[in-house]
Amino acid sequence: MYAAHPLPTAALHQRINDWYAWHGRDLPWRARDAGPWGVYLSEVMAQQTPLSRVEPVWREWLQRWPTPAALAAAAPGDAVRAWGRLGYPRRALRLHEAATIMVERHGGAVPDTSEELLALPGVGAYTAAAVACFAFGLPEVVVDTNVRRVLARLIEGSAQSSRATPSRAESEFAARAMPRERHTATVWNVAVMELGALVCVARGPRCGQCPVADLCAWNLAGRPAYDGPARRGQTWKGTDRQVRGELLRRLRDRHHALTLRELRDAGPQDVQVLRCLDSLVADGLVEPLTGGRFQLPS
DNA sequence: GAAGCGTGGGC
DNA sequence: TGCCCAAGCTT
Repeated sequence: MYAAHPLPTAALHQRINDWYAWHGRDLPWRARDAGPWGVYLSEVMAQQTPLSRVEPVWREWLQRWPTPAALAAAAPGDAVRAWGRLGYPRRALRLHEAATIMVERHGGAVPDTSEELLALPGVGAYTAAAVACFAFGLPEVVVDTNVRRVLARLIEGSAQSSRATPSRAESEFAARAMPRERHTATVWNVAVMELGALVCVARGPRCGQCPVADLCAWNLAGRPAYDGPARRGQTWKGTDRQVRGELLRRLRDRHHALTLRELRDAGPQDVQVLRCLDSLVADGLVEPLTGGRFQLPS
């Protein structure tokens, strides 16, 4: 994949970066005063979560816990509760763990290299690169779902939007596709993401507004439909996922420990509710108390 | 590499 | 209405 395709030229870099200068959103974590901690929080919250839902929670967290030390001093259950309905609540727990590590090993600061960032819980290749780039101005290779889709269409001419982890070929191509100059490269990272988020969207791309539509291999090929293997949709109704969500919702909404009797209606079958409760305890999202009661971790 | 992990909006 | 999708990570 990508091997036979030409790299973006400096002119193409310029067009996308210029488009971003005009059309990029003023997201709060893009403000100069957001700081590395603000950027870090935003990147974790945005994992698999629409930004419109992230923004209010991000403001709340930053006001309540303006530094890693402030979050580390809180109970993990407070983080889980303040996470609200963002989804994947293990992220809240990992943010709390990461804040603790920042205090213990990094002087209370967000580490400023992708290697150290990658070592934090809940931080993978994307988040490490994004924080290094957006918080510290390092020209890391940022590859998220938007970047993958834009490059696949623009360069390769394919409609593929696989949900798997980026392949080695994709990451290597993304690296070669970046501008060489450092500042241009850091803008490019956010600009391509933004293009994917606003124009080159998964369904119903707005090619009429795209600054590089005339160069886009996919557009020039007539925007062929995806023809790869079918992607497996996530099942939801009746899954452990749903029941875990219902259990946590109950524990978030009530500010005291709950009994099994109060939790059993989280799912249709007691055996499933118990299994999910066990898995939540194993994940550290729920704390069992004596007397068969449960609460968010203290 | 695949599967599991939340939640809700849009088409 | 149901399905797809959203700044992924971990096991």
